[in-house]
Amino acid sequence: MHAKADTHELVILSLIAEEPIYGYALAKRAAARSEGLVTLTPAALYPLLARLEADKLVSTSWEAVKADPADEAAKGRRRKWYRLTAKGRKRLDQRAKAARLFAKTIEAFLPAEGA
Amino acid sequence: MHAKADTHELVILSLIAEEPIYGYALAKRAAARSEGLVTLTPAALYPLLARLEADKLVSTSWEAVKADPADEAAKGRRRKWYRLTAKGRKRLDQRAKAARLFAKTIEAFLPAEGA
DNA sequence: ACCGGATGTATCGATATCCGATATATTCAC
DNA sequence: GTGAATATATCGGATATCGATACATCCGGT
Repeated sequence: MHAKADTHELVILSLIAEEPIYGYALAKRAAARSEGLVTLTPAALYPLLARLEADKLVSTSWEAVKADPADEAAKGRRRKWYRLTAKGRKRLDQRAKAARLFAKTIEAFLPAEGA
Repeated sequence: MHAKADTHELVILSLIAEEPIYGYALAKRAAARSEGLVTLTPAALYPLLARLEADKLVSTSWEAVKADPADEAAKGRRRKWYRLTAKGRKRLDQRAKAARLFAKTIEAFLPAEGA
């Protein structure tokens, strides 16, 4: 279909656009924002983030949660932070536009509200 | 994802709900109604229709386009007509509700219109 | 009479997406 | 100290969808 929803990519790019964020927090925020409707499981989330990074739509950096932040080789829990690139911004604008058009298109097929 | 778009099923059920229709006409109407955005290729359309029929969401009957309508074994071009069943009606109502919720959910992630 | 385009249904193989399950390790709360 | 939450990540499988193809018929123009 032309009118693809591509929800996950849109949601992820949107949240990263608001502020830098790491994967786990992103999944939680997506669920909260959508009242549980958007569920980003690890299997959906991490491959998608990897693809976004490979496509240079986001840039990343590691942060140590507890250990010496200067020592990237340190043990301890780490977070991978994601930021939107200029290219990612363009993609987000595209996806947002497509999503709005998609919603409008679907409406054309739905019976009148409450009918 | 929970919030699946399931566009094709929604579109197909909606059009069949309006009036009985056959596959080819359905694809054309979907394209026209959506200004070309919803493209039901044969590979997407016929397997989906077969599934809807197997699930008893639609009922079907063959019609001869030109030859003796009483002779189903006749040669000549044939059309397979689809009608919505009561079960299909319920599914459509579900899908319509889900689609509206989906659109609303997506909006929660989009930046303000025109921003 | 012929030919090309539209009508009409259908399948096959390839690809992309997504989820359930699983894996590993750390940190926090009780 | 023990279980829940935090945090990243992969594997295998199921499903959806498309591009291409196939086959046959009907219609319009020349």
